[in-house]
Amino acid sequence: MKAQVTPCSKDAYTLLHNGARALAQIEAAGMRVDIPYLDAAIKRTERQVKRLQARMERTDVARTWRKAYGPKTNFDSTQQLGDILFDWMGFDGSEETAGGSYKTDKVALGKIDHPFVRDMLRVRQLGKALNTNLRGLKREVQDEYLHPFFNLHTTTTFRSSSDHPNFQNIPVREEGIKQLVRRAIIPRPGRQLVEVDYSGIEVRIAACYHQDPVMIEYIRDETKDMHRDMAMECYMLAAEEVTKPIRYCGKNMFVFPQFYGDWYVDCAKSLWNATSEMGLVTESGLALGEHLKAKGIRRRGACIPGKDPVPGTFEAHIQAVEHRFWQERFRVYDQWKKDWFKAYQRKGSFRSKTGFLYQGYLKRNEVINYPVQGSAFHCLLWALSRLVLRELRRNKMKALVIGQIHDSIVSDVPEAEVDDYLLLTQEVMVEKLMKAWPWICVPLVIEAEVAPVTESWVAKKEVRITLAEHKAGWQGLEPGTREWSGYWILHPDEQEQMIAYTRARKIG
DNA sequence: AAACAGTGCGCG
DNA sequence: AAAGCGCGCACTGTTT
Repeated sequence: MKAQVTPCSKDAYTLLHNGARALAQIEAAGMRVDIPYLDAAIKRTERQVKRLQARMERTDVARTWRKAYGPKTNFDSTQQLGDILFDWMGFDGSEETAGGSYKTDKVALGKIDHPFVRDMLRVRQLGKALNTNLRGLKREVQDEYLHPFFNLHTTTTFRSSSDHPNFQNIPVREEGIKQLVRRAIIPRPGRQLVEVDYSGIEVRIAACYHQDPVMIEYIRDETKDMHRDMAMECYMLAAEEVTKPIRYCGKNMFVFPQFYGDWYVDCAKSLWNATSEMGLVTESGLALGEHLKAKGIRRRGACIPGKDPVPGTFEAHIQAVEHRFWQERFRVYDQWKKDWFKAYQRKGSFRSKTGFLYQGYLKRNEVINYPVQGSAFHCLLWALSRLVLRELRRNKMKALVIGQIHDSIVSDVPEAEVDDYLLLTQEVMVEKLMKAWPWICVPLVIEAEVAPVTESWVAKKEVRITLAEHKAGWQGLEPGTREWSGYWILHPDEQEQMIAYTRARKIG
């Protein structure tokens, strides 16, 4: 059964009411689409897919497939694919889906070394971009503008959702696919696309619930790095040996899964898998597999639920890392999870910091995660509403908010307004929100990206919203002259100049 | 023809 | 004792 969530306080009601008003304005504004580019991209991708499919056709897998299925042959059928690969051709297919079929997802196919399978994965990736993203844009665009819906009434956690098309799952992680799709989203003439996001908002909001002092210190002290620290532990590395991809794995294959309620068996699998799949190499150039061998770990371990891991395996190591993570490092967080779930079991409901009542039959992990996910989004919703309904209008600005992605705000801003707009986001998303909601007991931080004038969403580059003294010191100006706050904007070229300046001063 | 479950995959 | 949270969308294959 699904959880029932109701705004049960006046504040919660007002938040949703104003949120709906703001999102309606955002939907009405819409975002501009580069139609000529979109048409060309669709044609180009169609050709690419066809070429790959023709190449797949010339392999033994395709021939076997056609022999087995005749005219019913369909390369998009996962059922047929599993049958051909694992029953007909004898590839090793140990993994099963929930429904008891062969698993044929990216991870399962990644273990099969065959040209047909490699091409199929590429066709899937391109096909997703083509059929879902590019054709989705094409289908929904009206007179050069796209108006995705943003809903507040569809989710169990009281986050938002987006559809027709979904603006919240446009590719960004794979560079090529990101370029292909995001290139189609452009600003109005003479304007710039701006995206401002909360950094680590769920971690920060979770801290407001559990108040673990170790976590709060990680958040407050900017020189500390939790994801790097956990990557060090998982892969038994010194801090200097942690590369960006290794840190990425620590973050996305251990820390976040652990926060969401995952356990060491699955963490061990993905962390171990990543060493070869991603070709992880330490900062001094040693393959991670070799490094672990030198540390005495040669095997992954069986990773079978219910079976204790064999000592000396990677699985046993990650089990120990998990134990330290919750029993030593984040003891208070661990205790909060237990207490919070117990209280839910007693009452059958719980109330979020933002005034929403969650009730119904919930699993432990849902009880832990819902309030955090919901309240984190509500921070964005509050700031978004304030910005759209009040601040932009009050300051007679022409900047338009055009979308929202859970923890980020996307806008289409006239060139002349960009700096003021960015200062305003700092003011609203950080200063005003923290004043409005005193339960936020850790600092909030935002990060901003700006694309050059009239250039598309792919061209966005990070800008820094920095304390005025920093820039004033660099430019030899008096700080505190700006209208909004003690902040100033550093664009990419200025960042380089400032770094050069600081370096020159240090040498001098 | 429409509805539904299952699978896979894009995002936070 | 259980064992990753939340979405939307495309597609296959079955049921209504």
